[in-house]
Formats: sequence, structure tokens, C-alpha cells
Amino acid sequence: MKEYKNEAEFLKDYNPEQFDRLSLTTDIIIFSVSSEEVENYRKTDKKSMSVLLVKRNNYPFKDKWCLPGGFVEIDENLEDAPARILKNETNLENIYLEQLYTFGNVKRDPRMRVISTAYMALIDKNRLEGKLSTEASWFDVVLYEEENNIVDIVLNNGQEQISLKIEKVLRDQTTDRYSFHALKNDSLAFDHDSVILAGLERLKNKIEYTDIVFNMMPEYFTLGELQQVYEVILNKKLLDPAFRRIIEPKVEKTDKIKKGEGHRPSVLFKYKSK
Amino acid sequence: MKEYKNEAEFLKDYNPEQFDRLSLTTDIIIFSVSSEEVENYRKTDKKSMSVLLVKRNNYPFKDKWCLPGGFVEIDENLEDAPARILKNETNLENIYLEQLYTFGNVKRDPRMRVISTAYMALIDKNRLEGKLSTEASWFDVVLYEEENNIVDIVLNNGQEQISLKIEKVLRDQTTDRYSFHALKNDSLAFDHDSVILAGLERLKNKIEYTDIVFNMMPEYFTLGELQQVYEVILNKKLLDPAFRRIIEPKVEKTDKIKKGEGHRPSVLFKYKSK
DNA sequence: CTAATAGTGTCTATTAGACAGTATGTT
DNA sequence: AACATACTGTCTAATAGACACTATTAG
Repeated sequence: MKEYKNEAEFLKDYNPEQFDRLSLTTDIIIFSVSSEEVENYRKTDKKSMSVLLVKRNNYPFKDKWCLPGGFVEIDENLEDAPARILKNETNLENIYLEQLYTFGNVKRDPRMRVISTAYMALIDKNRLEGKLSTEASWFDVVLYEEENNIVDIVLNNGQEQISLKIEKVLRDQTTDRYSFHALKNDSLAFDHDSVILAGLERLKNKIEYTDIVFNMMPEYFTLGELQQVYEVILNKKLLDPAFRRIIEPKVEKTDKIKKGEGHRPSVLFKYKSK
Repeated sequence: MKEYKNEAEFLKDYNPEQFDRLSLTTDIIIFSVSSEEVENYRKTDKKSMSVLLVKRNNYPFKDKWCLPGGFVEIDENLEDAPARILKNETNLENIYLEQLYTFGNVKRDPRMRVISTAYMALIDKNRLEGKLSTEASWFDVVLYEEENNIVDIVLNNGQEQISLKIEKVLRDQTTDRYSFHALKNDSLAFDHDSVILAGLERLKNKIEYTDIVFNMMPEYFTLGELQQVYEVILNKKLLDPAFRRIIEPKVEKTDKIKKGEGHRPSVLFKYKSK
């Protein structure tokens, strides 16, 4: 091996081709909340989680749905890639983005070796009416947790329904790390079923000890609406007094009021940052 | 664009060189606990966290310390790379490994664009006396948290001392995600200062709601020893009754006893998996 | 006996869960 | 008036924090 006097000299000689090189992509799971109107005028809208999927019109996985994503460019910081793609896809900037996990199984892309760092984004989708790229569509997400660590996920965009069944296998007795194995997946490309489940779980965990929900809320909201969002993410009903107790320090009462809903009006709150 | 009849045909034609390719490495932060004997024969050993570092004998960062790591091979699953490297470095298999974070700043490696997925490993270092590769050394870790999100980390292997000062910058008001900026780092290569801090924080969080500590413990241990490990990871004293309360469901009393310590003997426990 | 850790009992403070009730708009 | 949600008071259960005490060894 040649001896170098200093680092600069070493770098001048360095040949980056000597090691295997592979492609790195990023996939983004964009979460938002959707409201479905309900026949009874007195009742409030039914909320659910939704994720943005894109229909592939090329091989591989032609005609299947996948998460928005793309290649990480050689001169771009890793975390800038999802921000760029999100801007392309939704025309939104300064979106909440958080690194989820890096998926790197050898066979996850049939073309070649591709490793993908998944990110999770949270938005209020009312901010982008009409700004979506054509191939994208919002899917409502319903998750059923069966007994033996089997999870059913149903995605529905009004026309199409995608059903996934995923087994969670504990990797280690001492912790909470699971690997996911698809038992059923007809319509989602790559390993994006795992990415979606990882995202749902991250969101569910983090809503308990951070303020990230507020990235999915409009500026003004009622505590009832906020509670509904918690309930749909946590997949369980919450008791009103308890909810108001824990949320109280995070929100600020405004003098605005939401009325005309067929029942008692509600005070509008906004997020109180620390 | 050429039209393909099916996916197999598309793949036959596919040219992987059309997108930028980059190198992917993995770095492993291996945590263990070390005990330092104390002059007073009655007192128990002083425990501290330790991490394994390797001295670089090549450019870049020649003569600096870094985390064990290496390139992810093209035909190897991402998570198999740290396991392989750990086996090389310590001759241990079936070690607790958990993906930490993927670091991908453009300039993190002066040679070329390299993205690195960091893993955290937990071991009981008494299992490997004498098995270390020559360039590796255990450094005790002491962490001081200053006020304004500035963290001092001191690493010491008995001969050398490495001092780091890192600023944690909150990326988003709504959550707990920080980016790390080195204010001082004389002796650690790459961005491994950030990896170490990320690892320390992950460990600190996860010890509260998982059983991962037991990966760092010998088969039999006293509750006092276990409590010391908690205290050194959490960086604070715990009250005995409270500690015993929370640890009780996780451990199993054995009929073994540790005596000869200059004070009352202690029952040895072992991990009770669920 | 003494120093040191091992181990326990119990009181108190804080937080979470549950329920029942009152309030107030729309139709 | 009836319905639906808004909002609050309060009791209870569970958990966390604190302190004081007893126990047991090596030297």
C-alpha cells in the first residue's frame, strides 16, 4: 500500500470505484386526516387517517400503488431528498419530516440493489386542495390488530381498496423491535407495506410524548376535533376529562367559536408552542 | 420510452448505471458496562458506560478514533453488515443490534459520497476478554448535560482522553428531534460524535420501556449491580424501593448468593423473559 | 463494633381512569 | 322538546417519590 504524507494527498489519489456502489432512494409516508360526512346532520364528521399513494405507470410493479419517493442525488444531503420530493408532489414546503427507518433487504427492488431510507411526513391536507400531481391519491387507512401479532391494514381511496395482512415478528425478547412479513399484499409495490406499518406505529408512539399531531391540524380547531384525531391514531376511544387534562398545557383558547353544527358550539383552540 | 410487455422483460433490459450510485457503510456503536475498582474494600466497584473505538491507521482521518464499521456489501442485507463486522471485531455472534439512524450529509466523508446506517450493539464485555482485534479499545463515557442544549462527552481509555462538545438543535418545535453540531472534536473521525450521542440518547430512552439492559448484564447479577447500570445510563441516582418495584417483574430470584464484598451479601437474580 | 450495602414497610403526592352531571347550540 | 356534542366536578385506582427503618456481612 502506498504511503501518503497527508490527507489531502491521499484524497487526490482516491478512487471511489474500488468499493461496491449501490443506489439509495427515499420513500415518504405522508399522513393526513380526512373527514367523511355522516348522514345525520347533528353528528360530527367521521375522521380517519389517510396516506398518499402514487400509481406506478412503469415497471417494476407497473400499475401498483406505492409511496412517493425517488433517488437520493449524489450532491444532496439525505434529508433534503424527501423534502424535494414532497415539494414536487404536493407543492408544499416546510413540512414536518422525520426519518423512519432504512430498509435494505437485498431483494426489495427487482431491478438492482437499492436501499431506501423511509421518512414520515405529517400534513394538514386541506392546505393543498388541487395541488396534487395527477397520479397521486389519498387512501384512508384502517388498521385492525389481531391477536398473534398479525395486523390487517385496509387502504381505500373511494374507488380502489387495498388489503394487507402483515405478521409482526419480535426480533429480540428484550425489546420492541419487530420485523414485518407480508402475508397478503396484492397491490402495493416494493416493501411499502412494511413502511406504512412502521409509520403507523411511529405515529402512534410519538403522539403520546410529543406535539407532532399539531402538524396535521389546521391553525384553529376544537378540542373535539383534536380528540378525534388522537382517537383515530391511537385506535381507541378516550375519555373527555382525561383528554382535556393532558392536552390543556399544549393548547391555547382563542376567542373564536365554531357554531352551526346542530349542537352546542365549541371554542376554537390553537397550538401553544413552548 | 420503450414499451414492455411484462416485468420480466423490463428487468432483462434494465441498466442499473442510469442513476447515481453511492456507497453505503455501517457504523456500530457497541455499548458495554465497565467496572473500576475503588480503594475502599467495602465499597462496590464504580460502574460506567463504555464504547468500543478503533484507531484508524489509514487516511482519511489517519490516527483518529472511530466506531467499528465498514461497507455494506452488494449482496448482503443491510442488517447483516453490522452483524458481520461485529463478528470480525469481537468474535461474538447473536449480539443485540438495533438500527439507530442513517446519516447522509454530503460532506461526511471527504473521499466521496458515503451514506452510513448506524447501529447500536449491547454486549456484556466480560464475555470477550482477549478476543478484541488489536486496534480496538474500550473508552469509558461520561456525559455532562449543560443548560442550553449543549452536551459534553468525555471518552477515556486509560491512556487517551477525547473531549467532545456537541450542540443539540431542535429541528422542530413539535417534537424531540435534534440535529447535532460538533463544537469541539479533536480526535473522532467522520461524524461519529453524533452517532455516539444518538446512541447514548437511544439507550437512555429505551432502558425505560424495554428490557434491553439485560443484554449488557451477565447471566447472574445482584439488584444493586443492575441498579448501578440503570443509574449510569440514566445519569441519575434512583431510590432503592422504587427501583426494586419496577424491576421486580423483569427478574427472577435464584438461590445463588454473592458474598465476600465487605458488607451484607446479595441475592443473585437473572433475567425473566416474558 | 463499624462501615457499607441489602432489603422492606409505609406514607404521601401525582397521575390516570371512570362516571355522572350540567350547558348550550340546532332543528 | 330532543338530540348531540361541549365542558366540568369529583371520586377512585394505580403509580411514582420519599423516607425511615431493619438485616447482614467482612474486617
